[in-house]
Amino acid sequence: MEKQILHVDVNNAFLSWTAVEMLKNESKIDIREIPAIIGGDETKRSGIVLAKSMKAKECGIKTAETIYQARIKCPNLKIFPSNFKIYRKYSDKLYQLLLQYTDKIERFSIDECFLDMTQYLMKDTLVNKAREISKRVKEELGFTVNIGVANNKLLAKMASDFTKPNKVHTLFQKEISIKMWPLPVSELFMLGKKTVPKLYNMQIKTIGDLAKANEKNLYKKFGKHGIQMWEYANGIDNSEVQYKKEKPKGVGNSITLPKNIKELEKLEEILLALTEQVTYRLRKYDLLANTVNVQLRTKDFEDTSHQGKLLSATSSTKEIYEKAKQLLNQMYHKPMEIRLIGVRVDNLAEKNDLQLTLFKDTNNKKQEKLDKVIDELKEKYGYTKITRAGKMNTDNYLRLKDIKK
DNA sequence: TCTGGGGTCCTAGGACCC
DNA sequence: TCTGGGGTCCTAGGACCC
Repeated sequence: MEKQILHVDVNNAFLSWTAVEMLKNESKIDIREIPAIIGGDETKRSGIVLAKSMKAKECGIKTAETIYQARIKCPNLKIFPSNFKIYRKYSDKLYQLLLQYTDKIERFSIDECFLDMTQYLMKDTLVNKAREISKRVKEELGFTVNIGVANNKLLAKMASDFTKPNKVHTLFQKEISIKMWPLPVSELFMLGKKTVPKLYNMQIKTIGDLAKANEKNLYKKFGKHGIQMWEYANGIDNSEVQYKKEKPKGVGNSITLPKNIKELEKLEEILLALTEQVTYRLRKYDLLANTVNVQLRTKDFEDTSHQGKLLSATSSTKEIYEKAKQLLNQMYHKPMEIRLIGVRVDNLAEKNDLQLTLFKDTNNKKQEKLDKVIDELKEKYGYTKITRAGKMNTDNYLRLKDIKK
């Protein structure tokens, strides 16, 4: 049976949500109507554009470029900070509204959902449902969405990306050649800035060119990815809407440092704070990690990472930090100047599946209790306030709080 | 005061085993 | 005197997404 899929995409999500929140708080201006962006913090060296208004877009401002660049393009640009708590709130409101149409919803990101609407078999009904959702979101929540209507996820996603804002677009099989094939190949989902120039060299410039290209040649040149891009260009995608809550496959935490750091000891302190966050989240999921990965970025934007397996799956801050520290020490050599440091855990296992629990010694149990107590304190007083004493003095502690804010 | 932070998936190459 | 080859596991790095 043919699937009926909607892809709901919030227009300029972070900026729209900020606008709605500001209006709720008696703001006189709607930042969607002026050249405005949501940006990172330049003083913390994370000054990139996270979202832009239509007027900012008209100036040529692009998402993920530097605020510095954006300001050159648009001198009267207004810049607002990001606030993920607010984004989460509006994302949840949207989800609750969508649940009234189907419970088969995949939250693809904070501002995008796929809906499996296969119960509405008539195409007209499906499009009408999309229009109804669009109208209700605008009226009841105060922001607009684009909705793509199609028979698979890929085409629904491509459709929602057509003209914006506040639009419903269909992309059924018959429409592919007219609506999708004339687009530049860079518009195709999963084709990024490394692949597109290679396709250009092969005279593949539109999605249509790619659709008609030789599949075997693409496989030779790009491997599996080549097959996938050919299928996508032809509108082929058999993936299901993943509406069941899936646990993460990895958990990470990284930070661009306000200043480059040379001293290993300081890096270790930051690594501990990052590890605290990662293991805390890991424990909330009731998951255990089997591998630990530490990432460094130098002042010249050279990235390196090291990973290693743990002796047994764990969520213990101490055990994971010791592994992370060991990896950091393997990678670090003088005279390194570090811009970013990160830690992540992978190869996660369900805590309940763990047979090794039986063999845990008392020391581990003690450690587990300590983690639990700290988690509870964090929940009570906010996580930045509680941190392991370790070898941190007050100064360092304050600085860490600062960084993480 | 130019370049975030959270993810997923894939690939190539080395180690090791039979 | 010769250097096969399949399979698995592991790691580093890269590409892509929002």
